[in-house]
Amino acid sequence: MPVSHAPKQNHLLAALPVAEFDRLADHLELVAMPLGKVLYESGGQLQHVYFPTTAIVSLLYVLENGASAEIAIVGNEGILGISIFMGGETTPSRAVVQSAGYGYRLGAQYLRNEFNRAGPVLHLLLRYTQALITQMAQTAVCNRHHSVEQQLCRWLLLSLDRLPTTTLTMTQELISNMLGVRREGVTEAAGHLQRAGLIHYSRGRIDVLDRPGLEHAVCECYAVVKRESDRLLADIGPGDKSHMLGASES
Amino acid sequence: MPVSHAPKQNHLLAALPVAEFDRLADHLELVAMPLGKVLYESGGQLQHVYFPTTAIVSLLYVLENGASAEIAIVGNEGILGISIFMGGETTPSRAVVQSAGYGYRLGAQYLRNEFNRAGPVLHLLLRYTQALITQMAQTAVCNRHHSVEQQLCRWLLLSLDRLPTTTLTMTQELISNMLGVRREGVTEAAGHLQRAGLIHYSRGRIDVLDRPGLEHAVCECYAVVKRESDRLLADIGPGDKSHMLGASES
DNA sequence: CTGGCTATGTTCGATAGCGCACGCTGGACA
DNA sequence: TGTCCAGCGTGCGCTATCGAACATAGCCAG
Repeated sequence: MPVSHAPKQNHLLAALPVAEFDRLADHLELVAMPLGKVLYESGGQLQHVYFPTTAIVSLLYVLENGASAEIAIVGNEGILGISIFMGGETTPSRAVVQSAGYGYRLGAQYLRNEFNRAGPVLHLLLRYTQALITQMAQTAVCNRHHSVEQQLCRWLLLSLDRLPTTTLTMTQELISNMLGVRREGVTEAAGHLQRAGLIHYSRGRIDVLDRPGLEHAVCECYAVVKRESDRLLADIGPGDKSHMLGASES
Repeated sequence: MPVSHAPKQNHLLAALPVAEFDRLADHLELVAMPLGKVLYESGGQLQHVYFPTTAIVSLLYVLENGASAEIAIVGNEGILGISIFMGGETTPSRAVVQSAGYGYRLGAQYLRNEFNRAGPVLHLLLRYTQALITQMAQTAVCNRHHSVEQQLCRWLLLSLDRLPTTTLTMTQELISNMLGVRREGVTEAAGHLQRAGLIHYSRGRIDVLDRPGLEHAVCECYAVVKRESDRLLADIGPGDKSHMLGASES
């Protein structure tokens, strides 16, 4: 594997003060996150938190009849397993790797110990959680009011923001599971975007050709989430948001 | 008014240990929460947190075109203004009183001070926040996959759980705004429930006649949220040690 | 080169919810 | 007692999405 790995590829870890980072560093464990890997299951006991670096993970809620919907996307800007420090130990959600890559994991107890110091780690994690809540809430509204095509744009942009390239490895079938719609609905929406020259796709590979065009086609939900995440996490250190929408906001 | 008011009608306040409660009690201020009152607006600076006692408040996300959707309901089991302690100061949501009543408010700084002690108040609030996250996420899935009638049942039950009676004062028009659907859709669903003998309604007043029947008609989302809230907040109470986060974890 | 699998394209009827328009009614209020 | 109107009922056409079935096309293994 020619790629180099470093915990600080994760923005939260990168934002930690030296003392806090050093206390955790020895316990961070690089783990591969292959496509489809389930980091935790609905209701299961969480043993670790995960800091993705190059992977992207979806938080899914699965209904009894098997239908599902993605409620949030977590990449190198975030952490998985917030219920470990929020106090619940488990959540009713499922975390599935949506884009293969790597990340670091940390034993639950190490994170709890650090969290209980009530220092920078606590405040950083709570701010991130606040951003995550915004993403979930906006997803709820988007599910209610916006079209499949708009939601596809939102999903593409949210994923793109968490990748170093403009290529997503993702079949339409998988996307449909994330969005909680039919595969055919994704085919139709993606076909429309392709005819408009915004993307090109072929057999599980999607290239974004015209990001500004996508940002024009997306519903407001993307910008709301993006703006709120930036606001909440702007002052946390070396996070790269050069490609960001609305960078001159506020 | 003949009704007596006490802060401990709010479950979170009631769950505080004596020392913590006493520190806050002098700063708690009884406030009326009339129907339609906006406790905070999207993006506005929050000056207080609110602990409802008899009122019920809806958290709404409002889109640019005026469409809206409720993402959570908060009553005497909870608190409004979590972004004050989560660190964001504001949120993109709007809080509207859905059922008139009373509550106590507390200056943001008093809550922050208490929160920063990193004691029972912090852990109690975080557990509640975790329950709130579950409610939001389940709402997102419900918006995607379930019918208006199922969602109406969920909404009725969630409201009922936060009221001392089985009567809701609420027009179908208002409910439609909460659920993010048309008024006619609510009329149709409510008519169906009434013909089934589960509820009776008339001009802004809804009586629940058969709660078990409603629980049978509702989608799973209600039970998921309820179970998770009970689990997260079951062991709260004076003198309990749930604030020793994972202290004796195996 | 060929079979077989996976990903995508397409069609068709069914349905839920939308947007709109209009009608009815009970109760508040003059 | 009469008026008004908020709250509710209902009908109509429309669209997005669903559910299911089937057709094509790229790609890999043998």
